[in-house]
Amino acid sequence: MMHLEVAVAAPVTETFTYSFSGEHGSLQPGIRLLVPLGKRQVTGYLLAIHLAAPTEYKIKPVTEILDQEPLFPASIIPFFRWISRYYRYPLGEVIKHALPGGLTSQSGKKIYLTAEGSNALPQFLEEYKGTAPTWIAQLLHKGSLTPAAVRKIKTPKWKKQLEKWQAEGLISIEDLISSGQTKAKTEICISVNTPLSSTELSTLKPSEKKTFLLLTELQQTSLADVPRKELVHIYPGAAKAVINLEGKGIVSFSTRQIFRDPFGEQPPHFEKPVTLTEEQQAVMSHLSPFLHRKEFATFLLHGVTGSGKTEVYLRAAEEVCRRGRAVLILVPEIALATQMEGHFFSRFGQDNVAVLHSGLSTGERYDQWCEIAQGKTQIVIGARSAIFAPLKDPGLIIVDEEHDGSYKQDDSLRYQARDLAVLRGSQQKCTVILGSATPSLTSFYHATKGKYQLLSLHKRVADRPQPEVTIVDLKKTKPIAGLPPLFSPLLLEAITSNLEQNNQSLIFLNRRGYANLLLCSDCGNPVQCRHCRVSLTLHKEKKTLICHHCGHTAKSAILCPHCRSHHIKEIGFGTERIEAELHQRFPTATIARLDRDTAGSRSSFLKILKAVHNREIDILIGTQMITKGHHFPHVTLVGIIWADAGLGIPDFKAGERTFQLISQVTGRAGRGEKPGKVIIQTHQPDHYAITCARQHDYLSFYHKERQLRKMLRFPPYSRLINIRFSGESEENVNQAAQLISRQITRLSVSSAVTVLGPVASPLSKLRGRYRWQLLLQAHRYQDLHAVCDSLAQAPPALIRSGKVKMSVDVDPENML
DNA sequence: AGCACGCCGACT
DNA sequence: GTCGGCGTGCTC
Ligand SMILES: [Zn+2]
Ligand SMILES: [Zn+2]
Repeated sequence: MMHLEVAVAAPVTETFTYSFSGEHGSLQPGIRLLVPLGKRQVTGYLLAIHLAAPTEYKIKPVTEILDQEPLFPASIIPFFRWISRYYRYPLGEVIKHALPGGLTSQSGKKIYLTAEGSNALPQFLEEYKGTAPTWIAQLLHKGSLTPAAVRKIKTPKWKKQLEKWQAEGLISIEDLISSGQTKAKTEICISVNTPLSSTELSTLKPSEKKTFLLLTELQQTSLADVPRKELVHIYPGAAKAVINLEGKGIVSFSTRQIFRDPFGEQPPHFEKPVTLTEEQQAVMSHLSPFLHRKEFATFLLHGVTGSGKTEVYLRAAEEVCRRGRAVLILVPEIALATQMEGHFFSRFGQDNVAVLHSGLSTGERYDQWCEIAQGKTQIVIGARSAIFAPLKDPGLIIVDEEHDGSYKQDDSLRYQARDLAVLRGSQQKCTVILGSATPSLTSFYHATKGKYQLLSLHKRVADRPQPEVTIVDLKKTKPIAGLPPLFSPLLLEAITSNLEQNNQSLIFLNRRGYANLLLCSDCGNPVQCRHCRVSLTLHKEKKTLICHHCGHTAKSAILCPHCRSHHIKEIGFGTERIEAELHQRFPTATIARLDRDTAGSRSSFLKILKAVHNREIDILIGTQMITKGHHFPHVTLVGIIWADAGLGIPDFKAGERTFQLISQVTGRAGRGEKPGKVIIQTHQPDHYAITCARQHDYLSFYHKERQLRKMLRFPPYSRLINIRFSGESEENVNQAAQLISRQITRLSVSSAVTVLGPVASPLSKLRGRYRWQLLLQAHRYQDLHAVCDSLAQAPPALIRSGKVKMSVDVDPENML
């Protein structure tokens, strides 16, 4: 008899112990189990196996073993435990988050209507007139209810009714467990075994002959086995013929995984450069000794855009692979589809690199995951969630663009993947490289304090000069109709001359839509989202008003919700308006826009990028989507419409984000042969985030920002936890926040923890829920955790009852 | 999260 | 009297 430590996918803090008396040779940490939890059956993750020992509580046996092979290695379990504690999230839920989706099995009930039931139920519905729940009609109509539909029946009244019907024999209820198993997506392929002579060919039936010839031709042109689907599509008669041919041993069937490429094209190939630059060599010689040891070390690779960071990653990965250890590369979500993947494919071969991206279907993702878990793939590239990749022994973890905001998950499990990369490195004794042209303040601070080792690449490859940057003060440009113009004369001139020279221009504005503020001219009220306290954004192309926070849409033929007036003023601007105005000013130019509206999917995104690459586009307008990791060799002009847009956000990271964004956009100019030019339009031409970005001067920015943070005691000079409250009643939410605030003030007798707030969140209503927050600040994070621990001990009734939801954001980055 | 238990008001 | 509302607490 064995005792198993199991983390269940439920919001419980502790792990549970279950007994197992079967053959335990097959048990390994990392497999899923089905276990009883109270009255239901839930998925659990096996963490440890012990010999049975007496316990104070009763122990239930495991219901079923769900996996033969572990989904994650035992070596990653301490990582999960740490995350659970630090981010204050139940361990089972942490693991559920880490694993690819579609794996959590659930117990469920399926309901069938019996013959008696189908006679009795119509009468029942009749009696209830329109007041009976819709699922009864559904049951009558389809004869059964799916587990998902059954789960939605919550009212005790109707649950009782179901039991009654079951007793009366009107329905039958079947218990079932949905395995949640996702399977690989495969297709059947056909290949010719041996070429046939013309005499052999003549013995075949006409359909077989035709199929055979077609198959041979297709196989020769594609140099691969031919999918049956494709064959049958061209010649429907082939369906039957291939079966005959297979019977005669002329062709054979095989299954292969469907590899969906959004373009039907291979990613670009990159040759390995023969020599490294001097700087790259220096970096490598510093790095190399660490890559060969099984030891934890973190490096901050500060390299300006175009200085060749990627080559350093590739060489480091080569060295680690040679020693048989695995490599994990994290990249920002939107950069995934492009460069990095191509570089690693070219160097290591496509079959040796697993890419975890959002374009994968559940099945494909699951396949990739299993290959990694079974040690078949030693190189993994992915976005934020790839930090959980089930590599047994990573020797190198790379975080590219480490400052990027997408590494922080902003809901449920609010982890920071870059921080977790460093943690995983320390737990699994490996090298961690954080790379960026504009490192996050915290990372650079750690580098100056010796916690990380700083590696620098200052020179651009091939000594390309930094682009020439001009700042335009929008306050001084001549207003049009009382408002500053969208385009300064300088920017317009630059675009014009760029068009004449047949060069590409990039126009950046980090806001989608046409107009982001709609005001009633008669009563002056803004048109707001029904569910959020924000203005709706007008999207003229889609003819809709969209809430950028909850996705709510409304018809754009609108009336003022207050006075029913038709006179609505379109204030503010986004990329769509920029595009419209540029169309007007440059009617002959080809203009494209790259933002979530035009490039929502991976394929549409790549399509636009490709058009820019092929020089089919003269002017590209975009949000921050254009900034991530794409080379635009023919872009010689970058225009930033409103550089200080982000500075107004009430958030200690506003300056840092603005500097990083402008620096990155600026870096898009002049990456090819021709020199680049950048024009920054702003209302705050003297702000250090803008002036430093203009000078390409990271260090000055760092020192300015560092001093500010020090004064205000913000990270890296303190640790923060943001406690968020939300609920349907503003009154309750406010009250809960006040209550908790007082509780904390009472608790922290020591002055270690400073309480800021509570205040209504800047986004004070979102998705129909009112929001308040409370910021805790301390020097040591242990003090913050101690406060949260004691809060968890005795939560107020408002929170226990679920009227107000309280969630803890450790190391918050977004204060909205 | 679910699910049961238990305690109160408002109906047969 | 009991039916059904919700507040409270537990799940190996
Ligand atoms: Zn009005
Ligand atoms: Zn909204």
